Parts: sequence; C-alpha cells; structure tokens
Amino acid sequence: MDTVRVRFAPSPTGFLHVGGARTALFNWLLARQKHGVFVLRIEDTDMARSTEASLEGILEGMRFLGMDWDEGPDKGGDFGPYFQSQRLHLYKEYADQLLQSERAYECFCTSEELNAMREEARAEKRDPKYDGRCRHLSADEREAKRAAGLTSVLRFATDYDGQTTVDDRIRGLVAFDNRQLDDFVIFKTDGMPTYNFAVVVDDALMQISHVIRGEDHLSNTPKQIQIYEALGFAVPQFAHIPMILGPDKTRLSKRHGATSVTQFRDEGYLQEAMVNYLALLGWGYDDSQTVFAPSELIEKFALERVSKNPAVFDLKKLEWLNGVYLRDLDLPTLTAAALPFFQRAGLVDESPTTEQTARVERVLETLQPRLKRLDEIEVSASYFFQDVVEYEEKAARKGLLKGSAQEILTFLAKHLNTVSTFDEPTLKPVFAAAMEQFDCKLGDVMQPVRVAVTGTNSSPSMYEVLPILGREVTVQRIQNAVTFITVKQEEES
RNA sequence: GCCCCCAUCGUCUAGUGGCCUAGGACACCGCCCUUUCACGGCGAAGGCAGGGGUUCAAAUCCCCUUGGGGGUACCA
Repeated sequence: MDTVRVRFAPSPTGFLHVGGARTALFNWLLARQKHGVFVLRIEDTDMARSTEASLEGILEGMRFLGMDWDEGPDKGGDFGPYFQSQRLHLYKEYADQLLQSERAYECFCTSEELNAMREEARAEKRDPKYDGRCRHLSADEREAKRAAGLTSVLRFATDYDGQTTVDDRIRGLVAFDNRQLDDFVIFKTDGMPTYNFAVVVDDALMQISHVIRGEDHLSNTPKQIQIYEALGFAVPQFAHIPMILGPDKTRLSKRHGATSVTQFRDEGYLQEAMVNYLALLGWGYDDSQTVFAPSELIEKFALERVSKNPAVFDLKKLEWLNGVYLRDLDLPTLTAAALPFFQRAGLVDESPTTEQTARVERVLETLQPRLKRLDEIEVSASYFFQDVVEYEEKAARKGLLKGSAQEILTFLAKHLNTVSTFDEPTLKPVFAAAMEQFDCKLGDVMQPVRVAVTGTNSSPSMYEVLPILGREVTVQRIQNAVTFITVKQEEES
C-alpha cells in the first residue's frame, strides 16, 4: 500500500481553535496509525489577515496536544517550502499551464462591476455567479485593457457539462451539477493564489494521499477536482469530517467562550484529556469505552467510524474527562503539572524551595480526588499557603455563628495545644473529647474547625488538612475564629 | 434564492433489517459511603423529528415534509 501522507493546513489568522485541532488530530492519528507522514502546511495567502503571532499560537497549540509533524515549519522536508507565501513560483507555473491549455483566463472586471453583476442576477432571481464575460476576450482586447492600465485576476475556465462527483470516505459519493459552479478566481490582483487553487497544487505536489478536513470544504471540492483534472493530477481521497457546534447549535466560535487550545491549557486541562475529548467529537469506538489514552486512539481510530453529523462541544464532559486523567496521575507528575498554577496564583515562589515543593505535593495528594481543572488550585489550595482573612458568608453562618461553635472551638484550641504530635491518631481523641463534652455529633465539631481553618465549608478531611497546616497555624486560626464570633455577637446585641 | 451535507436520550454516541422492551458516557435527580465538598458505588428519569412506502419483520432501506449545518468571495 502507498504511504499515507496527510496534512493539516491552518491559516495563521487566529489561534488554534477546537475545530482546527480536531481536524489536525484526525489527520495525525491516521498518519501515526499507518506509519505515514503528517505534514503541517501554513496557508498564509491572505496577506491582510495572516500574522506571525497567530503562527506561533498555532504551533504552540499543536505542541501542547502532542501532535508532532514530520514535515513543516521548523522541520523542513522534501516537499517544501511549507508556507504558501513561499510557493508562489509553483502556483505561477501551474497557472501558466492552465493558461496554455485555455483552462484559465485573465479577467479585468472591477469589483464594482462584479457587484453590479450579482445585484442584477439577484434582481432577476438568477444565481449570483460570475457570467464569464472575460472568458472569450480576444488577444487584442486583453492587450488593450492591459495597455489601459486595468488590473486583472486569473479565473478558472470551469467545465459546465455534466457532474463532478466527490468520492468521500465518510459521506460516500456526493454529486454536484457543474452548472452550479462558476469561473472562480484562482489568482488575485495582489499576486496571490486563492485557496481553491493553491490547495490543489500543494496537495498534489506534496503527494497528499488523504485530504481530511472540515465539512465546510465539501461544497468547494468539485471546483478543486476540476483543477486536479485540468492539471492532470491524481485526485486524493477525501474525508469531510463534521463541524463542531456550540451549545446553541451554531458553528463553534469565540462567542461560545474558550475555543483556543492554548486557553484550555492555561485553564488547567491536560493534554491527554483534551486529545481524548477532541477525538470523541465525531468519532466513537464501541458501546462501552469513552476513555482512550493517546496511544489507544492511534490504534483504534478509523475514518470509517467517523460520524456524519455535527457535534456540540460539551464543556462539562471535557471537565469530567480532565478529572479522570488528573486522578490518574502519579504524584510527581501531578506536581510538575500543577506547580505553574501554584506559582501563577502566588502561592509559591517562582523558584520554589524543596520544602515548598514537598508541601505542594502533600497538598495535591489531598486535593487530587476533587480536581477538575488545575486552575482551581488558586482557590481550593489557598488556605494551605495563606492566612484565612475572611470567611465565606454562608460558611460562617452555618459553621461558626450557630450552636455552640464558639465553645467547641475554644475547647479545641485549648486541648489541641497539649497533644504531642499532630496527626490523625493524636487528633482523634481530642475531637472525641469535644463530642462528649458538648454531647454532639462529629460534624458539629468538624464543621466549625473546617470553616475556621479554610474559610469555607468544603475541603478535604480535617485529618488531612490539619496535619499539613500544623499545630501552630491550626490553633491560631481557631482562636481567630473565636474572636470573629465574639465580635459578630457583639454587633448583634 | 440555488446547491450540498446531516437527523437515536439535554449532550457525545453504540446500533448497518430480526439479537432493541434501543446499549454506554457526560449532565440531571434519588440513595449509599461520609466530618463538609469531591471521589466511589447503586438506582431512576430521559431518545429513534413527522408522514408515507418496501418487507413476514425497520432506529436500520426508499420518498416527502420539517429542522439543523455548510457552501455560494480577489477568506481559508
């Protein structure tokens, strides 16, 4: 079998978004599974919108997801260059070939003319297509227009007879009537080729075997097939994968919140979780499995199993999956992944000491079962590193300003000061004593302590939290809470 | 407008004519575990868009309607 050569061809006009990443992923998975080649090609022919920053963002996103490319920027390869802006001579060459064979022609129409043409067509309820008026200009007429200083574009001389059929790996045979097409532009006045032309020249020259891309490209495929044929190129296999939608069922965009891959990384999503979730968007394996490690995806991915219908991006499921992967991490790995988030939150120094790192590790051990995103750390781990300066209103009301909380805390502050070590075996008797003394349930003594030391009413077990904080801090925070209660009570009366 | 694609629980999906009284996962709800919050366990609720065919038999095949998405650029 021939080598599988696939490509991801983003245009550097924004960040790598979820949709693009999913397209890249399907290409990458196929390449890796078939021991083929994954090409990254930058489609930067839109001079006005392409930026260097976007390119960097896209590469960063690709790296974050672990999708390495065999040919492309930073890598080179035998089919370069991999920036369309550097392949102009190639597009020129093939455009000339079309000119020679009269499958392309110069068009001198201005945009005003074109607009008028479309308006008129609409008014007469005809399709707003280019009418081919420059197609049969004589050599003399073209010369005259050039002499008059008119600029021109190159248009493809479309074949209007019959149908063009796309043989799609996912959708089967899709037929288009050629009369639907028009003589589309292949070279712009700015000297750049248009997408529909450049993509064909590149995919053919780069010997791409499978063109896997979003369904939004399906309707343009017949145009491209006509170019392949006019140029005598072999037509690759096509696979148009479904779109990704927002919760409102419209195409996913910034309006729907985070859609940039690097933003997800910054919010504390793991590479594996992200890749797993993206794979699930439009692909499924069987009736039982949803968690797939990257290596498993490479093994099990199949174009045949890609769904035909658009998928709604479900942040909740991504979060759940991220939690699954977070819980699966061993402590050193989790610590390495989470440290930047502690630093960003100002909980530890930029160059943490070994004691700090050890503490972070201990904290993570207790937090791990409830972690969904790493950026939650800023909130859920703060009390391990910083004083509790205020209590959540609800937590204070239910945990401190109720029942005998003040007496219980006073009792605890006194007795916790006497225990030798500070761990579950030594702590337990103290809480038991408090329960007996105040004739109450364990929760009645734990909740006040929890609020006192964390400021909230949700945290890991006190038997885990207290040893990490140590006796001094614990007792201090309990005393602070007692003072707080006293002040509140005075305010009341 | 015209063309193309699509249509199973709220969401992602399994299902390729009988195995379907339609399976799983997330979310939701309830219960258990429990010092809170999570985690975990158990359970409930929830779907074949509608209408016609074909067939002994249809979620599965065909047609229509409806709905959604995409294309129709000198964007990609």
